[in-house]
Amino acid sequence: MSGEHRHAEPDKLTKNQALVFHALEGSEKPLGAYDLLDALRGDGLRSPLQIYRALDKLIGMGLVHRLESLNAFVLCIHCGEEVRPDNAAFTICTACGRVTELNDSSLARLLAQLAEATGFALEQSTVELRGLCAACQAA
Amino acid sequence: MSGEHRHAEPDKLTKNQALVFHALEGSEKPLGAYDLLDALRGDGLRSPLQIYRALDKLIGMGLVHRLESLNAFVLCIHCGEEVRPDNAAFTICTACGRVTELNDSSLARLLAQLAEATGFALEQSTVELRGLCAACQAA
DNA sequence: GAGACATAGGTGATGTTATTACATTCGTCA
DNA sequence: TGACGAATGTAATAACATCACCTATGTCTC
Repeated sequence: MSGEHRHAEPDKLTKNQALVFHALEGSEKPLGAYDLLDALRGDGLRSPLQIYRALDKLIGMGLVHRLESLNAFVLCIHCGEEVRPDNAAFTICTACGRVTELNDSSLARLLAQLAEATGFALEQSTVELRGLCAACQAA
Repeated sequence: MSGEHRHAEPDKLTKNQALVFHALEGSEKPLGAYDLLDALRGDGLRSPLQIYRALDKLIGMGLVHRLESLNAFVLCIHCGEEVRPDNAAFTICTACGRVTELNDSSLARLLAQLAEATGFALEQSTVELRGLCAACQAA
């Protein structure tokens, strides 16, 4: 798989990118593109495309992850760091909706190995685990 | 994570389920719900809901998998077997669109372990690997 | 067979997510 | 200043998915 994301600080974001970034930052749960749009109408954003463009850039910088199974987006937990790993996996609680990012190097290795075994050139992986978080099992 | 899918033979499918099943069977690549609808209009299917309902059942039986990152569907490679594993992972070639199902028990174990380590009760996992298949790397 | 129940199907409308096309503005650098 | 690439603004539309409501079919029991 490819390397890590380097040196794309939250500083030098454009206006729209910063708006989307901070909206995600303020949310416990993943947000959909249209959730973000609704949240940012007061800041002058009017069209889905504005959101999607900002998200694309943020994802490209490794600051945001897309959750394929939710069609939603979360901040990378490493977004304040210089170098961000690109091997994220996620747990998604089907009860409370909270998402946790895991970065496990043995998982990354195993996926790389599985791909290699079939001659597949791995570029990107999506790992999303559904179930109940500890808190929701207790409840 | 949960067990396997048992004894849901392609025999006892309803008419719509069988139509969708055979349409997927005849396709090299994953098909979207609306692809299926277009393919099956000649057989009397007219609405997306008919497709989605059939897909839901087929997925429930373990005969079909949904690819979250493509919003598309493929047959399970074990669909002719008595017992189907529920630990599928997929490679998705970004060049030719072909999808390959992998069933690796060490991956399943590792995911279970990762989940357990954080107290997460794993119910279902989505693993989708993007890159180039062997054929497309050669080309 | 009649009644009750569960599962499946048919249809139209609607909701949600994502992209296309095209024009404009901004930032940087020669 | 002028040129270029990146970012933005806007409307329209495409692609994916579900809701609400009603009808049909199969099965089990009496």
